[in-house]
Amino acid sequence: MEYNHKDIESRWQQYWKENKTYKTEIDNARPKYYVLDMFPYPSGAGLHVGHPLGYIASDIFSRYKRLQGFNVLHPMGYDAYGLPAEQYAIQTGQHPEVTTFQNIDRYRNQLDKIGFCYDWDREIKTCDPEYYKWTQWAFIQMFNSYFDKNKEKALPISKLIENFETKGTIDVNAACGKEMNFTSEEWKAFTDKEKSDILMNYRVAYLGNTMVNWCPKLGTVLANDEVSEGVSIRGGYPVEQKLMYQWCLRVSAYAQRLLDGLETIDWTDSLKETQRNWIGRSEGAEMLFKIADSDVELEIFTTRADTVFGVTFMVLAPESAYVQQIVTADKKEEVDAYINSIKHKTERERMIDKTISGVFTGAYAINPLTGKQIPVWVSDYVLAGYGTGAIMAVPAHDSRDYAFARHFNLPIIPLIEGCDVSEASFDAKEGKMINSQGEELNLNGLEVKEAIAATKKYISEKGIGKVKINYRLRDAIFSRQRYWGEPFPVYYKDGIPYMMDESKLPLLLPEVDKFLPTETGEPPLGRAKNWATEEGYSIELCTMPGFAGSSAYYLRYMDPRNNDALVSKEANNYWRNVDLYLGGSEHATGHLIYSRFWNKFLFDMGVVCEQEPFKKLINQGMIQGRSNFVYRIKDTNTFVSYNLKKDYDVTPIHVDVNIVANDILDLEKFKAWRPEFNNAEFVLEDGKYVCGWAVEKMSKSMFNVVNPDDIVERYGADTLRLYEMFLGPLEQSKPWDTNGIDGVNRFLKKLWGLFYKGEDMVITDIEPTADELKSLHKLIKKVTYDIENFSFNTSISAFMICVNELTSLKCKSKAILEQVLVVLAPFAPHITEELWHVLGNNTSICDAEWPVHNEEYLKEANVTYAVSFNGKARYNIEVAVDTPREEVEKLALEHEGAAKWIDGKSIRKIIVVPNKIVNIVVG
RNA sequence: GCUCGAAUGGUGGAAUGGUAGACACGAAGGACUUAAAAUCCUUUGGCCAUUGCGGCUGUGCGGGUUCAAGUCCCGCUUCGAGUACCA
Repeated sequence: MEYNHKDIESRWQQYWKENKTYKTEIDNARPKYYVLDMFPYPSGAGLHVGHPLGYIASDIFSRYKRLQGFNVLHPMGYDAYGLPAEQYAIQTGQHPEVTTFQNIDRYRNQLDKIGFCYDWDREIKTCDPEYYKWTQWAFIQMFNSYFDKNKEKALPISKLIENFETKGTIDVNAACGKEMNFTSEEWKAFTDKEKSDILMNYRVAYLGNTMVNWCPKLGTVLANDEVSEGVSIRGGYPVEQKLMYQWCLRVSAYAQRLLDGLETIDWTDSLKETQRNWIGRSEGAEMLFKIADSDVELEIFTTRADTVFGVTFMVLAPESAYVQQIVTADKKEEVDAYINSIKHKTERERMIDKTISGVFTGAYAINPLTGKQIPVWVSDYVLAGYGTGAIMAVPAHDSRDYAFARHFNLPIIPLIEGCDVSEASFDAKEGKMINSQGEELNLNGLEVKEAIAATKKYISEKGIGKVKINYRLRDAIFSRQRYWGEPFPVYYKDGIPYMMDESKLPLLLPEVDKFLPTETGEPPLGRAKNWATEEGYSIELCTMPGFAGSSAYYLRYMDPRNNDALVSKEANNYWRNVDLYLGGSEHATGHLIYSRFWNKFLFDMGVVCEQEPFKKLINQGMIQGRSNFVYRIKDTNTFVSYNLKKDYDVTPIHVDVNIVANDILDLEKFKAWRPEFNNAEFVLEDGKYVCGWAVEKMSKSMFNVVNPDDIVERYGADTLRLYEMFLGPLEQSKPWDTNGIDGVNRFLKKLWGLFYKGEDMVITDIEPTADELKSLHKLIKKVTYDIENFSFNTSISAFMICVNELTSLKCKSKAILEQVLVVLAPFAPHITEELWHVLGNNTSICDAEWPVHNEEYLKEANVTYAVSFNGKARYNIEVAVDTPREEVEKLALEHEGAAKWIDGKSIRKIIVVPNKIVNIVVG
């Protein structure tokens, strides 16, 4: 019987479905293991061959863990809200839900063909009201919470109100927008609106007037991680800064916990490093500089407190509130003009334009250590959003200050012994201090680190500053002026926002006639008629951003149909958190920060039992496209083969990779491909047309998209799965190249050939031989080790070696082959299931037991030592496995070649590495 | 600029400090076929020798540690990824 993948694969896929082979339930008798893929956004283009890479890896791991006796949770769902569906809806009028569900069906269809072991009964879609009910619910919890800095956790806002009512702001140490001070009497006297505004300053989910990334083309704001180099990641449209009243999440309150948590999880160092950079903890000091002839004090942040003696000017961000407080009358016009010129620039323009600009405010600050007066400037190189929006400039030791000082001819005072600041600043934090003696504080002669500590101590004692830790991590902006997202469960009455009653959730997304903003500039939800609103109330018209639905989805899989809770205590206590999470590294600063924040918040609420959502995380590499080219001779319709093109003046043209095999063009298919090529002529080499190739992004426009469906159709899912893993290390990016897929397909045919000769099944109950056992146990050992280390490419090599060995041993032993099947089952589930049943088993191979290798079978009767002289390998000797060291040494020296290498020289040392090498050091 | 990662045949890639190039693709030659496909066998880093066993060289570059370095250390070069007026 021939290996027929079509028959086998459809039959077993049906069997698994009918028998609910992959259904998972809580089972306290077995240990749990949770394997999760980052769920996909169902795009209109469908899956290409790069998408399943991570899914195949996680599927292999899930099946492996199951064979080892774990109760494996391995679910899948869809991140269904998103901009592309809405953009498409605007263009076509097609409701985003319709296209989203079509795309989901297509994805599901494609996924099903690959034979994944997902428990589809747990499927979730973020746009499903049953799901987003809990996204809205979590938002309400955040609104009703504040972050207590003493306890380092979120607490109910009612505790804070209680404090205000009894003691005012005394004893309040909470994460907030700005520090506040009032008594309990004052609190009680505030109006409802004032109280609401004050509480907003503390809530974990709050309305805030913040500078946002506004994308006019998309008509919405974007989070920092949705913007790159001044343009939107989706669409690439320019983004500008705008002050808007928006819902925000106080992620920054969790900065330290997000940082500390990294120590407890098993992620790659590079990913942890990316998160550390994004959180951007920096230890420094906040210091006060008095303005001469004024009550104003400038508060600045610096990590180089040691350089105060080198401050020659101060700089304010154009947006800083200090500017208007200190600007002198004669300079006001000039300063306002400068600020206006900055305002009209988009962030992108500001980034491209690296010219130095700024203007003097007319005001002078007093250096608290030297008492000297220094000018205060305004410049756009100081950012309003970081620190206090004001800096002390030390041109000798900061390259930006240096450039500014040079441009405006401001003095530069070097502070470190021996440094040369004639050409550039000396930014390194090393060396001995000079020029740093004040009336009370003398830093001269101290190392930089000592000087920083000494200055911090001094300024704290004198009350002119304090030690401060700053984080780069910003609060997340949570409002989007879009249609296709979760509606906020928020209504307004007399300008005060209120949360809807939890019992009324979910607040359903309403129908609208168009998906565009209203004529008055309101978000699309402004078009909704008769929306779930009560008399006299207005409802929030923004929707939540993409990361809202993906922040806690992994929890919902634990208990996806629960109508009373996001996840039951029982389910959460059993499944706890994700043991293995697989996905792309592009989510390092977005989803993976928000999700950790969200989870920590729920932990504070007592909803979940683990601090970190994802214990181990692996980033699978991206699969790039491999494009093929043909070369047209200019102004003709003649195409010249790759190696002959140097003799002609040619234009390279992308050609569909699906009509090219091993870089050889199928001429007939090429002529049929496009009408303009049907009378094409060719200059061939060796009768073939060889195409050129290049690695590019996989995209339709490059004609290099390979659809997994085509591979499954031609070679089968098992071949696809093996080949994707065989391409190279999982975490490495690599181009897809269908050349080479025959190799793994051939391997499956060889495996099949061990079971069938012609029409007959040839396996018997014969006792296995020592060689067969050795081959099997070598395989078990290697594959077990490889799976644990996610080194799937080398385990496939091991399978190939094993099957070749068993073929040449003419192995017919059922005992051997049955175990080979079990070990291969995670990689190639269909063919192994088929052959497993052929051997007479009548339960699924998924419920078999993972074998453990036995070292006894791996022991060699003889062992080969490589004998080398001074590290140069010379010859091999073969000895019995348990030969003592002395005997090995003796045999190595007695070998006929030894005399030649020793020849007069004395032996200085003999090194014997067990089973490997004898190195004889002579001379 | 900063952070992280990488560099090994024609190609993808293997190698707990211990005979570099596993495994696969491609290529060349051969067997079976009228032929093709499929399958099987042999060769395949480079150079030299191939009527001889074989010899030399070789993991981006320059040093070092070691009996022994693709692997460890120091200094570069190139490429990739992330991030950036973050004080």
